[in-house]
Amino acid sequence: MDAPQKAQIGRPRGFDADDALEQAMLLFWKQGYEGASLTELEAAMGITRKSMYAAFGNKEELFLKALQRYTVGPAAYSFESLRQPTARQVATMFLAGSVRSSTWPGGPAGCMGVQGALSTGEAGRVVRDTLAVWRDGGRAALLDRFRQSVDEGDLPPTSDPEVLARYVMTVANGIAVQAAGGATREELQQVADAALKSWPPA
Amino acid sequence: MDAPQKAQIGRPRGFDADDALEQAMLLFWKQGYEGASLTELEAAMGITRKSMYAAFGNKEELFLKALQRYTVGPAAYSFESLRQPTARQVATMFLAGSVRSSTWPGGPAGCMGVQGALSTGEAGRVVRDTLAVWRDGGRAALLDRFRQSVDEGDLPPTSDPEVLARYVMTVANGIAVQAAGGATREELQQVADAALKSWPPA
DNA sequence: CACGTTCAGCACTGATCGGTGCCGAAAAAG
DNA sequence: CTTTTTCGGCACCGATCAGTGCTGAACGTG
Repeated sequence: MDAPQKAQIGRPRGFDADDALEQAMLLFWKQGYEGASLTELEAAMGITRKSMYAAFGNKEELFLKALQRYTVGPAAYSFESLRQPTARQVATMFLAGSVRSSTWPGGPAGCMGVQGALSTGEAGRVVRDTLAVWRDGGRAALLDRFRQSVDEGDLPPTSDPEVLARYVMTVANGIAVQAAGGATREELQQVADAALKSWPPA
Repeated sequence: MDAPQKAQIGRPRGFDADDALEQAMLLFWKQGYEGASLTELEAAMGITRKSMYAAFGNKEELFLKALQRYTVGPAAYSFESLRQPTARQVATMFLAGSVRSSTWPGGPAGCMGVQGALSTGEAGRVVRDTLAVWRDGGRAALLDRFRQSVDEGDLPPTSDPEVLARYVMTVANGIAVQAAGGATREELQQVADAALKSWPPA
């Protein structure tokens, strides 16, 4: 996308765009889209407002780029979990990753995809809808994976991949809310374990 | 508290305070604390800004009063569920109530206690913290009830009421997030059913 | 009647919102 | 060199934010 293919005429950028985006992500994660002001963002990113606009567009685009970074960073556990050999292991790793990411020491509690913009006024409609699509994409990925497990036999043919996928996603969303409210990693891992007690046997 | 005990000198209030508070609750529920502006609130409540301040204080107090109304209204299922005779029935009714309230036709999707202010800037700190306490109060109430069930024998002595209470609350929170993203009542009731599949036998 | 309160409405405050314009300087490419 | 781009900084934009002051009338009580 933004590969350094251009000839780069002119003064080069004086800050690390990835670093700045990381800081923006952390602030959006902690305070939400509406709760993070441009003034706070430029302080966190360590650059001026002009540089921010030149590099990332406007606040909405900045959030969406921060979300991309969140997806391949703190939320990367979701993709890794899909590569597990059985549905049970997928679900186990997905929830464990959700717990770990939501309670990362020193990082914001919870999930950016949940609390970034769960409900907003009209000004945040695009971001809110984008996050809803983002979350549903995770559910759809689990669904595909669980369908594969039914085909391969590590989920019984009587099981319903639709329900299982939404169930796992619902527990993960709940874990994010709990973490945002101060629940600890140990407490939430116990919840994740409890949630998998009824997983269909192979 | 606000019983009509005062002699009521002067012109009587020209609007129904309960009605107005109901409309404020619905807007906060739909758009969150930061996302609902005073201009939108006065339009929804059908009163002027002056009357709103005279009757409810400021925006923060208005939200907290709307939360009280939410608690005894759309969230009343939580108290009703606690009166069920067994822990299993408590959990079943709690989750079913969460599903119904989060997907009420014509009402805002989700749970005001979750999306009202899950993460905010500094301006919403009080409201955000209050909601976290509110949610944890629900968990604590479930915990007390499940401890009672262990004593009474409808939960096995080996079960952990702490984990069970947080598990039920986590699933309810996840249901709220799912509903906010557009999940239907039927889909979420299936999730609630799945969540209870592993409930400890009496 | 007078008194006290609320009415509707509108202008208004200071602050902050997201977003721009302009500046001269600095640093790269050609 | 010139050209091009970004730099830091700061004033500034119109709009909106939460919250207030003021007005004159309406409507109750004693």
